[in-house]
Amino acid sequence: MTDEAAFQAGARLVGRGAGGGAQPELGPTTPLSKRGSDLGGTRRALSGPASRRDEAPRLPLEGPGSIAVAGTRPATPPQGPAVNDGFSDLKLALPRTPRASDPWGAGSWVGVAPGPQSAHIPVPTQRGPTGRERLDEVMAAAALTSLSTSPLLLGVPAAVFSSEPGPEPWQALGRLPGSYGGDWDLASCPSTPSTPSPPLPLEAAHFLFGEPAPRKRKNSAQVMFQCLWKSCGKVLSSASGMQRHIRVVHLGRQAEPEQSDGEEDFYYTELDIGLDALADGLSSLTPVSPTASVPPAFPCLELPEPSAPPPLLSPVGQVCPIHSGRAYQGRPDHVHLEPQGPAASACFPPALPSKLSVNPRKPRGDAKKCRKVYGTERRELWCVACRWKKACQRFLD
DNA sequence: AATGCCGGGTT
DNA sequence: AACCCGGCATT
Repeated sequence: MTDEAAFQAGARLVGRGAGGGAQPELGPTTPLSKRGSDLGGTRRALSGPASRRDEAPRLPLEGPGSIAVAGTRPATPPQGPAVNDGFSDLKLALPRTPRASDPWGAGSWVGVAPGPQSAHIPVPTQRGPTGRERLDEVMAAAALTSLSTSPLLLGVPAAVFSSEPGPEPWQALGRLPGSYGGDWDLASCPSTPSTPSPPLPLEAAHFLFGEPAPRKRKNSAQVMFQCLWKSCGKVLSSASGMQRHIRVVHLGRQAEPEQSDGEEDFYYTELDIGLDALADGLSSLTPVSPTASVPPAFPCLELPEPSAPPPLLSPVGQVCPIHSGRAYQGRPDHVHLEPQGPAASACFPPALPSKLSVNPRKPRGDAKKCRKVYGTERRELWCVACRWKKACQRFLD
């Protein structure tokens, strides 16, 4: 018995005869390929997004002006009058000279982070004077380089991760580069959460910028500081203590902050011991969980060679090992954000979970695919992608 | 070995 | 563009 016959038998068993029983959908003489097309017809729509997934790298075309967050912000009035007033005041107060070369158009940045450059990069106030100067230099360099590189990296995430009220950040993330076109159904997009949950840990976002986690404004939530040094994860309650810890234990320097060049700031992050932590329990205090909360969407979070001794890397200018292959389609397709310049320092944090590294080939999902579900005997029931040995479009991961 | 699917070839 | 498959990575 040939596969042909098996297919037909299988198809009949499945009982798909809605279209007039007199003419079986699968004639004995129908060539295999023809049948495939017919059967696939009802699911053809599936291949639309499929092909779209292949076009991840066209993100930059989305242009800063057309990105949902930046583009809609002026049209959507801020929700709270206080916020609105705040913006108005700031805009008026700022000696902002319009520059024709402003790559992001008028004021898209003002809306995101009003104020002069330093407003983008909160600096802990408790830092020593020398360290602060040094860090400012580093930050300024990073920010400047960022401005000159990717609007993608800066414009969108800055808006997305902004803590101000406005469009829901995760909604905006759904329109992030890499989330295909605007008509793409979010529910079917495996890379975007369908439920409104914060998309990324804030710290992770800052890795994109090569910044240390900025000292978040804290109202009532308690703040802890966690050492990011590889396999350390020490948590202290004060930034200065953490800086000292890193200086002494990891950097092998003097305990005096005068000796500091601010480098310690790159080795710790802030933990929000607030409501979230109550829910998460102590697990949030352990070194970052590689699997759960962090989607594999980060470009270039490759770690330095694990076997290497703790490197004293310069936060700026660290060249990131970017694989130069094509952008692999599928979930992590913002993988190809191709960070340059300061974003390269995204490689910098010393103790990131290695799972964050972007594999050249995406890990196989655990969803059962057509082959598994229907078996090779009923290949005609597979989605077209599976039949063509492409990434399954029916059972998305 | 089975499975999933990338990359590329053919029609 | 649709279709197919070699070959590789992963399980």
